[in-house]
Amino acid sequence: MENYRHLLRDFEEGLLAEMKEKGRIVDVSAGQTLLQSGQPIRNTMIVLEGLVKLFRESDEDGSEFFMYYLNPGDGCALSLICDKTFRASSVTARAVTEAKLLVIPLEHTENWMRNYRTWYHFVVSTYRRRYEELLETIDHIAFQNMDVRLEFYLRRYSQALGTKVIELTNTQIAQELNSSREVISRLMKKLAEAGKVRLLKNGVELLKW
Amino acid sequence: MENYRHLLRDFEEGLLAEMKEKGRIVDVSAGQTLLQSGQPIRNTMIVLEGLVKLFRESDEDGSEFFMYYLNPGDGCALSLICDKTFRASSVTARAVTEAKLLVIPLEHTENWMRNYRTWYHFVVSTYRRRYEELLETIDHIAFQNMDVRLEFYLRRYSQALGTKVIELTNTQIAQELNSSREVISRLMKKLAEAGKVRLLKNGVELLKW
DNA sequence: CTGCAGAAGTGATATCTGTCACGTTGCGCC
DNA sequence: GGCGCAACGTGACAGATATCACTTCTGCAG
Repeated sequence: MENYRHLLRDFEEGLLAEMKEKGRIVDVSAGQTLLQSGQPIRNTMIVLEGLVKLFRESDEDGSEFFMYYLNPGDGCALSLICDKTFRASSVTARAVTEAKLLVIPLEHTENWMRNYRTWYHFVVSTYRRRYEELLETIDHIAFQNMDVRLEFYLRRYSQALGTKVIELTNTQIAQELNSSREVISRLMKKLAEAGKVRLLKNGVELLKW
Repeated sequence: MENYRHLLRDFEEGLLAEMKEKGRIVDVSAGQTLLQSGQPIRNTMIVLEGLVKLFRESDEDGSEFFMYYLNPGDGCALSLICDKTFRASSVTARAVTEAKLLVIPLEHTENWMRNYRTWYHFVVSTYRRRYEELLETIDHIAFQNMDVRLEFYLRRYSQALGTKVIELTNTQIAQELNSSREVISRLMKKLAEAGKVRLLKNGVELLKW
């Protein structure tokens, strides 16, 4: 855990010691599901390395809907606040890249909430940020057309991964936006014609974003 | 505040005393705006009587988007967690009916969070519930057509107000669903033909819901 | 009564996007 | 090389809904 002090720098010493004692570090490979929709939550987690995405799954068909990313240093809002009730999760978390997580059993976190001011602030600010992000997502679905949403999605992905090259198939993108491959294909063409992206094999490169 | 003990029954004695000391009861009239999008938050509030609705406003045009209701006993998630940073609010709260609120300055709530286990639980469960509700809203916008969304909206309104008669114009409903009056009008007609509602002057009555 | 305003009903039309059908491209593998 | 497969491109079409134009209804003020 010593390698990640910079990510955890806002936590006080006593809390860091407890984290080290009670938590464990887990390595996951790209594509692995960390939190399954409908499964109970027994742990919370903080991302140390890699990228994790959260998405909502539709009840009926298998279609999913992208919510937001967790970068190193980010905690999972839902599980942070899940508390000892071990409520079933309504979202799915999946590792986008290979990732390293600090996993902490939930029975400790309520005490931390009272005993460590820095933990309290972490939980509050995490929740608040995710809440805002959900609101932003709602804005987009409710008010924007697919072209705007696609650009927003690409920008967010690029920022989360810190790369201009996005290696996703149109099919994958379509799933996350709850659209269809053909629509994404056409919109990508428009973006390319506008000089905003360059189409690659199995991906796109963002130009001057 | 004595009249509202049943709403606050989950709070411990010491906390109730502090609430009485630090908070104040505010009466608002129907239609009054309690929390303006973009304004800083200095207080949190718990609804004691009446109904308050929260909605998101689009940046560009004035269109709004309904999020959820606060019933008596409910707290405002956003302001609960807003904490001493006094962050600007991204949503607007408005009294639907005449209402009575317990307003509490935010400088006290962080201490309560540590000192009163029942307050902690209140905040956590409030936040969690609202988060789930936002997710449900996303589901509806993303996956459902307007007819399903209208039925869902009517059901929620009816439950929140505890009445089968909904006194809203089609124009108002259209705004909250980010649709248009004509579309709501046509869908209402369908609902009426299906025997699910009875159309009234300036409203509808839900039949056997 | 008359006229007006707010609300609602309705047909025509446009746009966005989802879906279907089919063809193309690129790449690995036998 | 030839085959198969996955991704992609594209035209045609359909459905949902936003928008426009116009009418109708109802209650109210003058």
